[in-house]
Amino acid sequence: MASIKDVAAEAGVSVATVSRVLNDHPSVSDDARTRVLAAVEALGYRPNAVARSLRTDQTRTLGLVISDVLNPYFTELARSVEEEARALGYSVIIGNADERPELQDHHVRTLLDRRIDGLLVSPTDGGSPGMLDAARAGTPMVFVDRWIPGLDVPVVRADGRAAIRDLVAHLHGLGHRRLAIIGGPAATTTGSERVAAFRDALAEYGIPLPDVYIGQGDFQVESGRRVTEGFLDLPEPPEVVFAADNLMALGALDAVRARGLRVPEDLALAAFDDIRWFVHTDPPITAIAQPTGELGRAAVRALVDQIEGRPPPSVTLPARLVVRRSCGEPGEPGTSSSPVRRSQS
Amino acid sequence: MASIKDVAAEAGVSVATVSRVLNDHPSVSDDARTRVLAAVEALGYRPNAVARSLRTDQTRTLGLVISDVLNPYFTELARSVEEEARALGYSVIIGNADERPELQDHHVRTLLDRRIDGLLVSPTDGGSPGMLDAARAGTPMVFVDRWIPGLDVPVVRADGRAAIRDLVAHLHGLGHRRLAIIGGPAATTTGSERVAAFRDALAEYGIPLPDVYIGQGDFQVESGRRVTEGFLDLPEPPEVVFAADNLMALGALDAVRARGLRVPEDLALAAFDDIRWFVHTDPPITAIAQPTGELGRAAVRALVDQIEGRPPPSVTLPARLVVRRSCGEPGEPGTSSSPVRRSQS
DNA sequence: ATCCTCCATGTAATCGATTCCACGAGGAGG
DNA sequence: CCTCCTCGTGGAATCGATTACATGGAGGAT
Repeated sequence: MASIKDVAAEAGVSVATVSRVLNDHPSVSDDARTRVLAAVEALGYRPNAVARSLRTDQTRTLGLVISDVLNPYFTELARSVEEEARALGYSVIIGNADERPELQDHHVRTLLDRRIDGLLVSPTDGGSPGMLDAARAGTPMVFVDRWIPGLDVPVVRADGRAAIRDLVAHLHGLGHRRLAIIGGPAATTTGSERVAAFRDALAEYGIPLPDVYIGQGDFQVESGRRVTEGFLDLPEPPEVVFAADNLMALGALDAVRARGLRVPEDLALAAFDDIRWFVHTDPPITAIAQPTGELGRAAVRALVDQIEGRPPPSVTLPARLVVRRSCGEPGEPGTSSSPVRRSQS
Repeated sequence: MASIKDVAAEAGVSVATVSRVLNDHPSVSDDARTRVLAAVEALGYRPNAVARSLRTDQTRTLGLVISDVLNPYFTELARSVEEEARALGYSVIIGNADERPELQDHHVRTLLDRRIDGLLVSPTDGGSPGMLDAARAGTPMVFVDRWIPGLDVPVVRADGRAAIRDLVAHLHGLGHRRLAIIGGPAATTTGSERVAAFRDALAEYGIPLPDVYIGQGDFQVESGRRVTEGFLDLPEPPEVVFAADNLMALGALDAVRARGLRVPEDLALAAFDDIRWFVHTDPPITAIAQPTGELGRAAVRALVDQIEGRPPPSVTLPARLVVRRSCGEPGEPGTSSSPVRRSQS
């Protein structure tokens, strides 16, 4: 592969001049410029990004460490991150942690070894050693979606509290009184926060959230299934299950179907994270939608601000409730096909 | 950030010795080794991958250019690729082409500039200039899923022909005679091949595939919807629609629902590419499953073979039919709720 | 005791860029 | 006509690693 030396030889100038042309430095004669450009064309020369990075100490690359690529929420996030980064002249390298702390650490370390300019993380656990070191060492870093309390790192996320209040209002309006939640891992902020917000919202209606109605999931389909089965086995099962992410909601749906029960008649269902597939399930699932694309873009902007020496903002965007049919129909008494359960509340 | 020089100084040896310890070269005294290791530990030293790559002319990085990250098929592929690559000591950089040739070209170019060791591509179009150049220049390269005919590049893919024959047999057995297909872009191999295989399979039953039953999609949800609406508007609409990818199948499902029709009673539906969500739709969708994970792993192995100088194999794995309920029930006359259409065949 | 071999180590070149510094030519001003 | 500036250019250092080659000392064979 042709190097800058070959171009210099071909154009009959020094490597310094070639470099100047390539970085359009002002003091280059038109004559030299055209000869260099011709040589570049003739040789099909492309600058070696590795060499350039070594010299300039910047890679124009961002690292993105997400918790689970198979989760549509994160792939959408990844897409918007790449898009915005590209617009700002950066590339993105994605690391998939698969919700496993040691894999997260592997990726953080690998990315740092490659001397990425900045790191975008949605931390899987309470903070792996590698990540904490990086944060303390001053590596430009921004948390997206989830974060680690106590670190001086900007956070870009959605605030779901208002939307959760709306959801509870919606559920209460439909007559539901026994509400359960499938939470995420306690080590993640999104895992614990959503449960707290749900409890607070219920409290406003004087509805308690007993421990048996708090399921412990791990943001994966299987855990949603398992927890829901537990709920259904309860002497007094809940009327509604609210899953703290979309995959667990699908697991819940599956568990309900497996018993030959129906949503929403036998058990209503709602989810955090709206994804396009929820429109196509039966019934369409009521969900809380995050402004995922905007989140990704804001995170990139914050990170690039930090990299380029501007003060990076923390950003919190509102999530919003999207009502579909999985909790019952608003107009009619809705859950009319199972009047027994409903009437007792 | 500490460099190898700092480590050398701290340990009281030369940089050469440090490098030898790090690459566990045999001739280093135990004494020197322990001192170096201690210094590495004390300084939190991590080798600079950029500098190493420049010197060794290898990055131990693979590029993966896929057509659409939002398509679950490709995210699953990406996951298995990263997994296998990691096992073999390589990292992966993903480029999302979003089914746009110019974006594909951008990513190929960027990846090549970074001097990745090899390229895994699922080409969006007939081959962008950058990719063709790379292939001809001898960059280690492997095509996954889709490929470009006429290039001497190994291809790792699934052969769906047998599965499509099974599907047609299944449909024929259920009494369906008017079968339509939503194909992908003609520029992609998977776009045209699946249509051809479908036509061949139909021919075995003496069933023609008229042009009006061949829809032109682009592997996106919206095109599935559009084409299906066209089918439904036909004077004699098909009894079955076979979508050449999962997103178009969802679009089709959507179009059917929007008219208040039912699957499979009013229109049966099948898809190429099985994804986990198909189990959760109503009805669960009959699909042709590719061995996606195995495909990704085989592709990585072929690419690494090529990189490390071994002859890379082309691999073709069989796809298989997964029967669910979207085409009617096997046991009963199945589509009994619309006996009219069925009886006329 | 002498010589050869082998091992541990250091010196320095190298990868492909960027960039500081020096230098010569040419124009402007005195 | 001399001086000073500006401009275009090239030489060479540099980034952080790897590695060929040189060197010196220890130990074994004769």
